[in-house]
Amino acid sequence: MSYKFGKLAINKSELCLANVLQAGQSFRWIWDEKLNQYSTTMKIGQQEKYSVVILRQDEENEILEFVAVGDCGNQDALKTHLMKYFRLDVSLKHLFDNVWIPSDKAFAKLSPQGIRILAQEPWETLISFICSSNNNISRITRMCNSLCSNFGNLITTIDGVAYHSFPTSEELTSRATEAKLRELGFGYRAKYIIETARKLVKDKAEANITSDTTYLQSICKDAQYEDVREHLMSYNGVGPKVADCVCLMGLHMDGIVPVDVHVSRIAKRDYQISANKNHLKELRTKYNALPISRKKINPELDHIRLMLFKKWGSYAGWAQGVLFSKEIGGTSGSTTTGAIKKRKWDMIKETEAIVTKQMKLKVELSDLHIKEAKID
DNA sequence: TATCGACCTGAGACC
DNA sequence: GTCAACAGGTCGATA
Repeated sequence: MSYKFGKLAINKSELCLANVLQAGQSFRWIWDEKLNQYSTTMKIGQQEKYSVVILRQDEENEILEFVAVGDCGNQDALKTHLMKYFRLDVSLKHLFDNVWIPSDKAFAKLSPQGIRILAQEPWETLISFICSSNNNISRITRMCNSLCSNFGNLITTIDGVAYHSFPTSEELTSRATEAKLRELGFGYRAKYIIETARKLVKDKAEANITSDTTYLQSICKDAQYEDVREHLMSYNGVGPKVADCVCLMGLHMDGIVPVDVHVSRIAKRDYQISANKNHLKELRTKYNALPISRKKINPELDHIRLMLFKKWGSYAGWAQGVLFSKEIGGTSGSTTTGAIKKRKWDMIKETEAIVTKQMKLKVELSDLHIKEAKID
């Protein structure tokens, strides 16, 4: 099927699809090897309904091509949406030249490789990163796709691949159970997902808000970062790392550095950051009034987050993204040029095939039950 | 309040 | 075919 793509001029050093869509920020973009294009479902602008969005990058002419399938209307609306999604208001070149290189020698050896932080939907970000604990990218991707195909709504089918919405908190609480999620391979995260969805439904009702997006955005209103993180950590399965990922990628808090084992290693090895007794004492005092933070936050890692913010400034989260890609390059399949190895379309098709088979089995089983009931 | 083991699963390294 | 001082954490029991 051929579509009429819109076009957006963008230098590859400012945006590299391979480096941002499959490098562990977002887990629902599918890469089609043959057509060299990416697709996913997303809500465009303020719309509540999902559309299938297809992207491809004409690297020679430095053009991003985009189309929303089934959405006959507004290419301009999609263009505006994508500019926000990719945060194209932020210039990586400017950050390198004027912010990071002057304050950090490590950046002088690097160049922008189109690695930027996405502005993702906060609910999807929350659930995706709950899935990320103790896990690897390919399995998180499979889990997110499994959530959509099992509990989301069918949007459309293109070339034999079914595209679904990401299930809302209500859809998850009404359609999924911990047992079902465990059956689908979520392991111990099954409980976290169900409990988080239930709490969000309750929180929204109390705030008289219907949309997951609107609710999670509302907790930032007139709130300090520490309070937003405290709120996010009130959900089961959400610790400081996951909360910080939601702040950075779902709630546009560009200065937040999620500290995991890799960032912690970078901080100690390359910046000799380590907390002394006074630092730790100060942080414990700081979180005295926040019961969840007091319980869940590791002061040593929090010290690293603060020191990196001090070093890199208000876009510290973006700087972390750049160094992180470089750090894990060798272990997560990136190439020497910094491009993250793309995952195969085949894998998604395989997931689809499994889901279709499961659905077929369910239909057969229910037919069998009907027959048995008739015999009875 | 600090520490530490348990938790699901499977890609990928190794033989 | 097997296996793990895995892998982008979090929770809860214990001392």
